[in-house]
Amino acid sequence: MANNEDLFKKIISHSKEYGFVFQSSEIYDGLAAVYDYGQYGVELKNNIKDHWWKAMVQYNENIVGVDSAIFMHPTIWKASGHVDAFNDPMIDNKDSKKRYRADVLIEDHIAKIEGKIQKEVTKAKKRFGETFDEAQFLSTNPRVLANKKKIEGIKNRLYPAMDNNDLEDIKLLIEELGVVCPFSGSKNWTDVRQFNLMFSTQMGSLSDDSDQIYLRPETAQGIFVNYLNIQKTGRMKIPFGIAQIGKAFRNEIVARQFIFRMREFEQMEMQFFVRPGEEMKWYEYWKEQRIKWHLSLGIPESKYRFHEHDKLAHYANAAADIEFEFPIGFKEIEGIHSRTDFDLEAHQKYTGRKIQYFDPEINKSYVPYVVETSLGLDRTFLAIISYAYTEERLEDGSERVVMKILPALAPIKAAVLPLVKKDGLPEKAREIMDFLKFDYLCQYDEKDAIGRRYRRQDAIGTPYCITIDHQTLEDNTVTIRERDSMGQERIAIENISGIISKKLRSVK
RNA sequence: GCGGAAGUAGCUCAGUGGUAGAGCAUCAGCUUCCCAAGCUGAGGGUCGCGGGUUCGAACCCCGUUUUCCGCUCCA
Repeated sequence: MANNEDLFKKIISHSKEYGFVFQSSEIYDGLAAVYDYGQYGVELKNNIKDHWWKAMVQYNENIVGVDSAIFMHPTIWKASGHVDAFNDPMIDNKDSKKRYRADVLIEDHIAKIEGKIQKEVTKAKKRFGETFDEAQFLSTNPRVLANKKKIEGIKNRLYPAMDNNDLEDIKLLIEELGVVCPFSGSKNWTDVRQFNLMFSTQMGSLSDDSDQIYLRPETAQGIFVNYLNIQKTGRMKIPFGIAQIGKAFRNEIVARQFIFRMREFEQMEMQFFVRPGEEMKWYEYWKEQRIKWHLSLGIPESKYRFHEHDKLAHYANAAADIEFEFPIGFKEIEGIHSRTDFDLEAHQKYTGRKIQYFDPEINKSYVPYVVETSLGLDRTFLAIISYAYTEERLEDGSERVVMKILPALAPIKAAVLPLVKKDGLPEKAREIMDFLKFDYLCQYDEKDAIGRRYRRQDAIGTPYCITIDHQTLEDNTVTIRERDSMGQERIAIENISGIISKKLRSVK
């Protein structure tokens, strides 16, 4: 475990040192849980996106893409359940360090008082036996009435306070009631705080409540609200899917572990619309398809596992995660959820518009069911660099750090290196660079000994190095050096591009 | 969010009250060598930030911010 923590730190250092990932706003001391992608990071990230987009949109005739805006109508987040389900007042007990929903603490207190009333009833029942009239007892017994009044009073404070977001009064109420922490038994509470995981901002010049809009906490809703547009204009027939890559924002209470959990992150999502009743078939289908995609990244199966959810989110009737074994352990990288008709049904209700599909095969209209695949791009990035980071001891006793990134995903595909910086070798190398750069992202380097230049390319995961030597000037051949094996082959200049193309494809 | 630890050059770190350092990396030149660590030279740091104590603070104190670890939370 200590070793793995160490490895994780090394990966973070390497990411920074070689221009993959930087802390956001670093020269201003940084911004918590926000990161920037550097010159090589952005290439790798773009390659991952491209690889996913092809696998989803290009290779599946019934999946199309969309790019929806980050700003969306605020009511969408009411319909999706994000406003209500994740807008709770929280309070911490300073002694036990436990966090509670403040309203639940008060509700529990009410339940306690109700328990007292129930006790009185049980006692009275014993005393009066057959002749006991419960309704009369409840409406006349002074102790019961006092407790009822107490409950009434609490509710009259709690509910308006909840509605008005009056956090101070909720805190006051907890103090006045003498609510204690079930763990520590203490009344040492923090202030009540609202943890809404959605970021909000104002649209328009007036900043009253009606103008408040949110930064989307997931990209999925951008797909759902475009369902009708795309289904109609794309003449899509069920089953079909809509894919999207885009940023999402969550104001995480605890956001940590490098780019694993960020406040601003990127999702690659596909919502697949199916006939109700067939969702489990497609759920299984997409689980299989998605794990295949992960394996196509050149990472072995042992690094992945499925985790089926027991506790389902408010919208799902089946859900599984694909987990990857990061240096920090197995963690979720992708979710495959059967979302039922929850989202489309909700948008139908909130907009009053019919969001349905007429299925000519069964001659029926219905709200489609949805199977979602939702992949974290940043987590995929982290998985790839975690797996790729390799420290090797070579035969001569020296060490090298190699990023064994799948060549198709590597930031730089080839480096063009003149063996020495004289005898016309740089000029020849420039010539090669000038045509190769139209086919791939290449890098030219003539500084330092050839071995050192190879190591530099290893550190950023460049799969191929083209070396121009004295023989090149005689017969127009170069050597191509492969990153992982360090083996070299002599090939003709005119074949370089074709050979690299072939290599990039063959290892996919 | 709570508790603990840390923040000095791009990286890894030394320096514990008295003129900011090393190795590696970077850049220029020499060397021309197919797998780092040859030679010469150069650049780069308001010691995370702010305040305080002191004749004097990288060092002591307070606050703050960022990172890491544990707890907590996670659509």
